[in-house]
Amino acid sequence: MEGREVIEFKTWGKHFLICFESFTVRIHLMLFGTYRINEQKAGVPRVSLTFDNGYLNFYNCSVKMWEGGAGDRYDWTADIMNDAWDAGNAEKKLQARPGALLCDVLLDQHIFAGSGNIIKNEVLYRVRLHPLNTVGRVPPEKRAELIEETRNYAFDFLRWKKEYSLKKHWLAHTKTVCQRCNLPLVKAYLGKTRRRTFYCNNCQVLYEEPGG
DNA sequence: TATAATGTTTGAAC
DNA sequence: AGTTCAAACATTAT
Repeated sequence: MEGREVIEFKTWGKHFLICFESFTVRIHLMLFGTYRINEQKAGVPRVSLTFDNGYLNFYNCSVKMWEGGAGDRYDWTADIMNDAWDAGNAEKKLQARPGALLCDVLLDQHIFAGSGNIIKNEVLYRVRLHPLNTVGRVPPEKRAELIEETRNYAFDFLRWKKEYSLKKHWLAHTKTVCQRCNLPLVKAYLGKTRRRTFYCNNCQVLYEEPGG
């Protein structure tokens, strides 16, 4: 990277892409990564970029590099915050996995690139869907609502994050009581991912198995 | 102060 | 061969 010029910054889901003329650097902040612009921070940066008008450092992150650009390596229609986002594509991917749990598909970066555990919990609460629903059991119009709300919430998330007020707006994540019905929220480690899941057994619909 | 968690990859074990 | 699982990375709020 030394002496080379950055052509462009891009993002795909949680990936931050630094594009050079003949190669690409991918930063992923994982759980604990951070970046600083024109600021010092304790510790050695994994990647440090210096420009004519400032500098940019990345800490405690995953770094990958490859020859060539970023374009053909990513499904841009899967990025929930990208202009190229395609809800119809997401629906097709969901239809291909009727047995998958909602709490798993909302973390699947191939379907909802950029969605994470907080988004999963908040979106399911907002649209009143139980995390243990299988995709196939959820009515199509409700599935469309889920897909739409995942993108919507991502923009709310970003806005609140910038305002340092994200946590204040959590309705389910880390909460113990349902603000809609006042009953206790359930905290469980669900799905293939066994990630922390907060939900209301009363307000979030669990569709019955066909015939069951 | 100990614990758990906004995430993902890797490789061993089954 | 396909899956499942623990380990690894490392910071910070609670």
